Amino acid sequence: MDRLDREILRLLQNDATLSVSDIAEQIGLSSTPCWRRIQNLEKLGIIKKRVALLDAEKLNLGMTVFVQVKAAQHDINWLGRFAEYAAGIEEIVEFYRMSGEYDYMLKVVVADMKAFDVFYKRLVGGIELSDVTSSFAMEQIKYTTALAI
Amino acid sequence: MDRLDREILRLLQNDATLSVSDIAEQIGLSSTPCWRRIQNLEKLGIIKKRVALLDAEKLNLGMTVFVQVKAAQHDINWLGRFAEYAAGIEEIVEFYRMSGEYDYMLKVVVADMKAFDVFYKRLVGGIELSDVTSSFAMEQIKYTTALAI
DNA sequence: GTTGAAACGTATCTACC
DNA sequence: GGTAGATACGTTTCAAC
Repeated sequence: MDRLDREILRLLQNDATLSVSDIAEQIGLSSTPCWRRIQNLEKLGIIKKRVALLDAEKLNLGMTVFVQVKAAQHDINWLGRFAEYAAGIEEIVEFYRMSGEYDYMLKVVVADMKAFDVFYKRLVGGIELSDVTSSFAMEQIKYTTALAI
Repeated sequence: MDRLDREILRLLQNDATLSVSDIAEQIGLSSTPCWRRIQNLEKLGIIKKRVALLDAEKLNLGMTVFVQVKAAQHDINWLGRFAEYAAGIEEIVEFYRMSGEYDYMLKVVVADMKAFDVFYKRLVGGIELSDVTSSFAMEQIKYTTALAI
């Protein structure tokens, strides 16, 4: 993981459609060694996947909600069931175990308040939670998948 | 935006390396119309971009923090300056204006607590904030960029 | 207007230095 | 890390339905 690898990652996490020769040119290398570096970064799992990012607004998924929950039981089995349950719910796009007052933070993307209500009922109906609080995003000011490397 | 378009989006937001003919085959279409649909989805901005997703852990960026802040002033200029300021800080990967007690929610990705402290000082030093509270993620249980279409 | 097929140019990947 | 070449792919054009 030298400087050139980092430059490759920086380019690819902003635009995965760049051709190997484009990248090679930008970092000052010929195609093949550049291609080999990219292959290696993929083999190491540093590049996890390449995905298309969609416009949530245009797909009528303009509502983002942060849902904080407290565990009903503080045992590992409960977490396992919750994790498995959440993995299957497409509206939950991010899910973290947290320190502090609330045990879990979910980021949920839905169409509108009505859709959120459907999701909410499904969430609380599917697993026992002791406390749930929802914070609604009114505006997305920044969203990036690019890490500071 | 019919069923086939949605299927294309569903495939591409999970794997943007799929070739047009792969996608065409999976949705039961020939290459050319499939290619045209993809072009159109890009032209409409529904497909915003294609990016590489990196492994944060492997890049030593294992710490995710949700930072909630209250505005120092509730005027549009202050928000504009804050938005511009945050856009330039790579550690801030998501940024929302919120309803509720706190006005803004930031998602911050850093290496460790020391790096977070550096970020924190930069944040509070760069712009006037009236209240800041940080919640630390101990474990990422789910993360996806794929929307529920 | 929508599809399939064929042709061209370019990117990817292998073999070798 | 670099060079040359085979292969596969995306892209465009054209003809058929």
